[in-house]
Amino acid sequence: MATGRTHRPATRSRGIPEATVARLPLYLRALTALSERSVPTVSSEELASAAGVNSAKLRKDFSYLGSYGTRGVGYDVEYLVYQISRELGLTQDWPVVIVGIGNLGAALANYGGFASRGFRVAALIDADPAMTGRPVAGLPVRHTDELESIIRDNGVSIGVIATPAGAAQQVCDRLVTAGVTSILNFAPTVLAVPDGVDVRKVDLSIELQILAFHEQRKAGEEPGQGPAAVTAAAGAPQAPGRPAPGSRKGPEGDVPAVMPA
Amino acid sequence: MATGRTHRPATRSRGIPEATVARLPLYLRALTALSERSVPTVSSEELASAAGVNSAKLRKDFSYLGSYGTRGVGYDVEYLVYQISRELGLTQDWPVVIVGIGNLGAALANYGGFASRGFRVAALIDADPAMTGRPVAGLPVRHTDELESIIRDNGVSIGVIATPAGAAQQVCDRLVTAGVTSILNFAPTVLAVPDGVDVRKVDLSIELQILAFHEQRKAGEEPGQGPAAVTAAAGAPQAPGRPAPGSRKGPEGDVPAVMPA
DNA sequence: AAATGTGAAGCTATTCACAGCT
DNA sequence: AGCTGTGAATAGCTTCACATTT
Repeated sequence: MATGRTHRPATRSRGIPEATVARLPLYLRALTALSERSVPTVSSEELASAAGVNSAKLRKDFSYLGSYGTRGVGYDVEYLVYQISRELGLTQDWPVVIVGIGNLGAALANYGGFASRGFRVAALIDADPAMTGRPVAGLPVRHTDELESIIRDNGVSIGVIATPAGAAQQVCDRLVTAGVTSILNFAPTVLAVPDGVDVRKVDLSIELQILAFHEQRKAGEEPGQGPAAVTAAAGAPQAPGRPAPGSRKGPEGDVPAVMPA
Repeated sequence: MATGRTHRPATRSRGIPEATVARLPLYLRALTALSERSVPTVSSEELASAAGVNSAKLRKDFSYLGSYGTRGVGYDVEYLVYQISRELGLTQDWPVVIVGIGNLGAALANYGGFASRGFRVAALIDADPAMTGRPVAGLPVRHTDELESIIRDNGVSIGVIATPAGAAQQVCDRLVTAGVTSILNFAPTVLAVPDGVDVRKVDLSIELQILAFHEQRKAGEEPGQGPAAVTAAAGAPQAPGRPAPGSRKGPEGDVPAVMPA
């Protein structure tokens, strides 16, 4: 999750299930840590535990890549690092632009994990002329006017959108027109893109809401921490033209009998 | 997705599938926009399109909540906003702490979408004494020493971790011990938590790697933008004790015959 | 006429459990 | 003896298509 895909249905690309692809980076991170500690081989059990999945899933995942393990022994760490990197396309250099250099954009630009694995921040772009030229994370911010030329000159195919929601679709359109075919969207909007363009979104608010849902369930069972104050924002609106209560099939306490204050 | 769940298998909570829960915030956002434009009712087709899903899925999702629509008409916008908000637990007030006030933590603290929907930033916490007391997003940063008392005094059950990877597990342990049962993790680490604690993670690096995977596929088909330069970081390591090539079952070009420069 | 709600079908993903290799 | 790789079984999710309701 935080994750969620938008375009491109969960279909297999060359036989590797989407769910597996989404876990490969996790395995890669765990393997890289092992590699740094000079661990030569690892079993599916150990690696799975380091990646936070179960070992059957891991073995199944790896089986889509090929038979890269040794029965009775395990997997060669360095070898697997290379195979997964190659499969993910990380042996190539991916120039990336970040559009929208506010708090979040700046945080992303400064994020170290960017540079490490094949990704390179080619440019930071912002619409505010006051930002233009200001250095952020060692790069001068460039104005939106230059967006198209930056994309073309650097052969950028991945764009990161960290603008306010209102600007996101417009920025997206320009990125796509200029040749970007993969977009990572941090703005809380659904982006419309043509076929062949991938969008993934990262949305803080959605993640929190999902946590709140589960948190609410727990509150009923355990006598632990509840929410601090139950200050409902507004009472239930009366749906117009609705017949007598009882026709609604909601699983429990539909509309509170008394509006919360 | 950017998003991924960690603990808690994809099991249903009170009959609502996890996949549906993950989409409710999306519907809610679209509905809120309609509400602000004073649109009274909406069809599954219209709402689905605004939320970026198909209408059959939306109707199925809503069917788990109950029968909240009117055949021949559609859904009452205000009524649905209320029902989904209630289902997600957003009619309650959820105090949240953010731990790790670096670039990202500050960006999160400043993010408006936080306050809007039932979430309230109760405190910003950082381990650096130099940060203590400094105002960020209108709140004074507090020192990690106070973590436990802040959690308890405010009845916080949701924690956001935006620390460096190395500190994340330790912060997580302290949060959980103090009573936090839901964690949103921005650090690139797999967190170990006891049963009953939910973790969701947001990981820029993973999202980019998933995009790179699909991008790599496209490069083969269309003659569009390829990656700028193919500078492989390292050649394929030689797995020790491996027999002659041909035994490996990797689907294609296993190990490059010549190491890339 | 229009649009919901939902069984049934189809598809994807996970888990089991064990044959097969080292 | 140990551990991988994988068919088979199970669970979960999406899509279809249409009866049902307004």
